Amino acid sequence: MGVTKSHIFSPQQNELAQVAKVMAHPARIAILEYISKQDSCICTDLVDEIGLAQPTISQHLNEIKKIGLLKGSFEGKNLCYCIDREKWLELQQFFNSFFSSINQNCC
Amino acid sequence: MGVTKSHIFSPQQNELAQVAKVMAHPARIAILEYISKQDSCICTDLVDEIGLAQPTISQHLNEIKKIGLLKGSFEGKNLCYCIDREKWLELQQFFNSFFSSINQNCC
DNA sequence: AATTATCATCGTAATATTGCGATATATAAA
DNA sequence: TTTATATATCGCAATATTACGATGATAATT
Repeated sequence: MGVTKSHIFSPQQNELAQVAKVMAHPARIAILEYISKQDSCICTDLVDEIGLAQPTISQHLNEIKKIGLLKGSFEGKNLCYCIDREKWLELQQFFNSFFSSINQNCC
Repeated sequence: MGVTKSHIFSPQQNELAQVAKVMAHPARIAILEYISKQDSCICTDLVDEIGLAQPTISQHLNEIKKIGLLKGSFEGKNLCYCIDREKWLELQQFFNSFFSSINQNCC
């Protein structure tokens, strides 16, 4: 026990949950907000901006990267992380259509 | 360590993360979808529908309740859980305005 | 009052997440 | 090639989440 039973849910349900999980931490919300307001971004800015240790920021960035929300170069010095706008808009629609599917007749 | 440092983030960032956390499990997505498509709902339906044990469903419902997404009677037999449409629409807007705040000039 | 049905809570085991120090890696500069 | 800077990864400790059996509580039924 203790492990999510993903196999009993639909791919759509699992995917929405996975995206929500990435957004389920204020640091990652803050990171996304900060990057989306910049033309580009390097990790050191984030460490100063957010106030968490560099390895922690790096891990959070990796979680965001996993769902395809970041693009750019990821090696060496002065990395450039950017929001993948296509994916961003896709997720916006994903959430919106989920919230739009409510029954008007609910008590 | 191991605990989220909520105090270094804004109330808005924490609230969005908290709501996302509720959506960060496929069972809760499935529960929300199911309830929102019904006129009303009792927990036993959900146990059959979702395929998790009754205490587990009860716990998930409680997480959803915490952020105010459910209304109805919560005691005794044949409970009636319903989506709080006002809160639902509020959250839809919350997510939408988050996703709308991206910089068009990002690389 | 006893029974049944429905949902909540408790306790616990398994697993996941969060955070960071230490260290590794990679690039640029000297 | 050494040094400095920036980011990634490892390893670990603390905490949170997930799931469920056992049990408790509530309300309708018999």
